[in-house]
Amino acid sequence: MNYREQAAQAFSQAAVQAFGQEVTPAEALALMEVPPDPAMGDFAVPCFKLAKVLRKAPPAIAQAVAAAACGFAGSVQAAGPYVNFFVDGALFARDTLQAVFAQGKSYGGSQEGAGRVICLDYSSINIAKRFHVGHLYTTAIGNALNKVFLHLGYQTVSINHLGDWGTQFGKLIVAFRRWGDRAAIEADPLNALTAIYVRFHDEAEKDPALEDEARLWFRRIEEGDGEALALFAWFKELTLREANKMYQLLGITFDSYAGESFYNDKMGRVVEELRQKNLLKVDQGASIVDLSEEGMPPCLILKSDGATLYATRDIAAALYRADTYHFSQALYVVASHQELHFRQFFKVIEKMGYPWAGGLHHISYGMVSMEEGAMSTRKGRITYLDELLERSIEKTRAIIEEKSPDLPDRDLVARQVGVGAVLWAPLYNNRIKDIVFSWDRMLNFDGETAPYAMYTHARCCSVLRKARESSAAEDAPDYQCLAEPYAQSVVRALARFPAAVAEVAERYEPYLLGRFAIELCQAYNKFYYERRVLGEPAPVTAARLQLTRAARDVLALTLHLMGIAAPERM
RNA sequence: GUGCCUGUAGCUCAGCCGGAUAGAGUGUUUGGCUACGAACCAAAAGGUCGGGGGUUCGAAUCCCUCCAGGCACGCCA
Repeated sequence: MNYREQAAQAFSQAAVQAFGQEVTPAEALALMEVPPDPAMGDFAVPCFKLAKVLRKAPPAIAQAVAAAACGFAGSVQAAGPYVNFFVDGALFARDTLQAVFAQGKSYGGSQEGAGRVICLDYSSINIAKRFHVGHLYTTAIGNALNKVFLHLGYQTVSINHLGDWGTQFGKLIVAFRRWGDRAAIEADPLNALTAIYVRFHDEAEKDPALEDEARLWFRRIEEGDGEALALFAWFKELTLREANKMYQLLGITFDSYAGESFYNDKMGRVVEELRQKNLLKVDQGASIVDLSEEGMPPCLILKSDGATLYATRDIAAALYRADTYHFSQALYVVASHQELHFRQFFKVIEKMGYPWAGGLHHISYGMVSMEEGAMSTRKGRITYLDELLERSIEKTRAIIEEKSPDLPDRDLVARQVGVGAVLWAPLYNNRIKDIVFSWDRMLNFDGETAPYAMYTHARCCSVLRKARESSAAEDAPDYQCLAEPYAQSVVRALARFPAAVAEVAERYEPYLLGRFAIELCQAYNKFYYERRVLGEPAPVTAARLQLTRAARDVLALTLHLMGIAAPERM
């Protein structure tokens, strides 16, 4: 039984004793909250709602319950209409540290996901397009969720659903055949391809025949024409080569790169099944699934010329993933502007009668824009991820030169900190907020940032290193010295970690990890300034070393779940 | 026009399944490195929680309405 449950139990018993009336432990637990200030207690039960049941004023109830409470490992006090529970600090510290050490890398984990599979569709880059900051959001969020679900015992399938199908590839082939320079493209693939693609659009405005030519070349890809396929495969290879540089730097891998083209031969089944289930209806020449009863516009399945559409492909992909992976949940980490599309095709799958439709979730995040307006390749209003990472790493390197000139592995650490700083942005705020990109905010390394969290981790490592050098031991700790407020706030943070991880999974909100990391760091840094670890009487040093080690371990684990490295020095 | 989302300190945001004085960071002003890492810590200043109604013992939080911004709304993905 944890302290919270113990408090509820004590409350329940005291209420029965004082009023002879039943307040079950479950009811007490439901009322229980954490006071705004730790000085008020670790847990509290406000007695307002009990006033009607017990027919007494809330402060009187609180008074009577506090007086009768027993069996709680700490003290119980009434404060106005609240019953406040103060956990015994030494016991709390001991239990929390023991749990952290005993569970190690699986602290805060569980087996709730045992035997269950979650598919995560994220990053999902487009062929022949350069990776920009918008992709950073889907990539970082998806990666963090993936790690959290693994931590909770799920089997996960991370899928990079490549945007590798559509008429734009016909355009690209036309552009390449007219203006392409193979050597220039090999040298700088994505910029060169983007340049000729943009040129295609400019020229097509003057010469609409180019569009027809593009459609023709796209049909050739579909028909398996040798030249068309070879070019298409080359574009794809170049894109993946560039993307992999990025993924390698970010430390991200995928289980599958099955993208849009993978489902080319799996579309017929969707149409056939929809027809068979009587869901398909012809409207204005196109085939649709009517969703007016659900208050949504219709979902378009076939164009009037019989070609499939975006939704058709996503339905095919969902059916394939259900058959192949037998997922309990499938998550799509995609920006919020596609919300309607997801609601529509999820609903279609539900109407098809698949029970797993309830496990489909759109994990939407806010639109990323520039200060001057929406991102636009053609207007040059865009920030590319490689450039962002490069500048972040450069800045880190400069700081290292200044502050830690003797640091070994400077290049590696500069990369870890620089990349961590960039990954932080999508993992520190609520997903749904729109984002206006700012270099200053992105490259801020002070305050609530990844470098701050990494710095705190390195500081803990440093203390532990010095302890080893001076042979300070962690044995025979005096946990009583961790009962003071500075140590207790670190302990409280450590104890909260499992709940934080669980909430990330429940709400699909990785930013809670970032918030947790900062909470722990702030608590530890204050502790560090107010209390000495080394050079104290052995039992005191032992206890504070344990606290330091636990903070270091949980911080490293938190950063790991966020996909951020935790160097020992920086 | 319809639907969804957002609006909290100068700026960026927590808090939103109702509870104790609305919190951080950043920026500004100021203090702290001859003891374990100053990418740190501390102090000050900064708020009609977009406006207005309602529900409640109690509302930033729930409901209604208005305003502002973002996004989406049939043959692109």
